[in-house]
Amino acid sequence: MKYFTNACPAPGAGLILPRVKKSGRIIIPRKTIYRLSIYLRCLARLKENGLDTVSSEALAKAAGVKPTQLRKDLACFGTFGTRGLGYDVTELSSRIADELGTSRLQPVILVGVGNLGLALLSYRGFEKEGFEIIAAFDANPRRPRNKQIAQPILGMDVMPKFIAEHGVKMAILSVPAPSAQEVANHLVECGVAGILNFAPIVLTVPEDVMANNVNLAIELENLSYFIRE
Amino acid sequence: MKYFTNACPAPGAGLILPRVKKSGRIIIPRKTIYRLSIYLRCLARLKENGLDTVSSEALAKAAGVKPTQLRKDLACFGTFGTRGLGYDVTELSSRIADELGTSRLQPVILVGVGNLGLALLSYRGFEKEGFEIIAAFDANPRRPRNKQIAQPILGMDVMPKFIAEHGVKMAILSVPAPSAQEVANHLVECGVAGILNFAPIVLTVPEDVMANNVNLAIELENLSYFIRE
DNA sequence: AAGCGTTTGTGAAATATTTCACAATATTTC
DNA sequence: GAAATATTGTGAAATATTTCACAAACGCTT
Repeated sequence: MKYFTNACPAPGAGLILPRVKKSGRIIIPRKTIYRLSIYLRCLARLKENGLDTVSSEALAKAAGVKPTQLRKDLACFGTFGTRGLGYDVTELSSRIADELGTSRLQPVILVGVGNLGLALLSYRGFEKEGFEIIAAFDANPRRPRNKQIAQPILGMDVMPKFIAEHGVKMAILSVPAPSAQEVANHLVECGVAGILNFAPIVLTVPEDVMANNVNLAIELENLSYFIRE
Repeated sequence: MKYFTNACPAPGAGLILPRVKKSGRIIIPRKTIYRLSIYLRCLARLKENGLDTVSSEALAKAAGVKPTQLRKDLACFGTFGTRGLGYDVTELSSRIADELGTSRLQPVILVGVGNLGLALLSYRGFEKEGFEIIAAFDANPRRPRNKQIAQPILGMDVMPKFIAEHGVKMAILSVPAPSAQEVANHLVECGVAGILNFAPIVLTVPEDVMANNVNLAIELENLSYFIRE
């Protein structure tokens, strides 16, 4: 049986991989964390289809990896399978969700309400995944006409207060490249610990802050390399 | 000097890494390809700032990697530096662009004009990176009110003809998850060789087709893991 | 044109990740 | 309840990637 697929995760996930250092906890490789998210989504689909248990072979196939890799990934934080049978779908889901820290709803803010920022605001895909964009900020906070945006769009000046009051730990950064580093610094000062960066620059952040980059142009460029004949 | 940064590339980039098999050409690791894209963007910024030459140390710092890694990456496809001086910014840019296949403009189509698809259509960031979304397709191709979309929005039925006529090799897939695999199959049949998939499922595609995934929820989930205290 | 200071390019070492192979252990069948 | 079947968990091997260390090569200065 072949498990090969050309599918690969989103763009940035493989570039710079600082070691995962969690004081007192077992180190889980960065790539494993990404795969855990994928397993979680596959498990959700299996549950919808009424399956109670799943083997590593079946789940691995759904996730596009090899069964041994799946088992090694899970071994990083416990053993929950039943030999001869497989994994309990519900139990495995909740253990992975616990491990990822997504078992509770995370408030997220968005900074930079331009073209892309606006699109992300109106995108409803986050909610059912445990995240909610609760507000947006922009240097020029005018509400766009003709758009059904549920979230308030606020000025940058009220951002520190808002972050503190709502305990915001994660931000989506969709400002233009030239101001991205400056805004990121501002976010870090306010206590934000995770930044999802859409600006096409390499952010420099303190060691205890995590910045993930999503760069659509780089994704396309990557494709264009592989499709050359 | 420290080069450490928590910045990392977009989500999917590191999960499943099939070996790069290019008949007759030297194998370049997938991660190297991603970094080449980053170097290219850093070089563009350096050129804007009027620099003619750059050392591996300076460029690596800008890209958030170590100098040795940058040199090893470049060594995959030639030697262009001048010892004691560094690299010629313009020459290195064009060599990398050649290698990535972005020296010429690539026509791209978008399939699935929902919330996210619409956002990507109105996003102007691709053009200056060598890509142009020349048309969009949707099962229900109505033109959105109140939106300045330059591209035609066409029905799925005319897609095969369009792809053939315009020599389209790359597609952005932003349809809902349940229909993503089916549409992907359709694209592959039409001759599309590279798919940038925004649907939250693992696409199965033939070996000679490349599918890169961008999953914003997974990116957020990844952040949430690292910011747990 | 010789010497000095810099910076590349690269073999080798170190590290990380994936895959293999199989023992251990459960379920199912008869 | 014993045998057959299935599937996990994991040490070890294989593979891949990153980093080191340094020789080679160039520009610049005098």
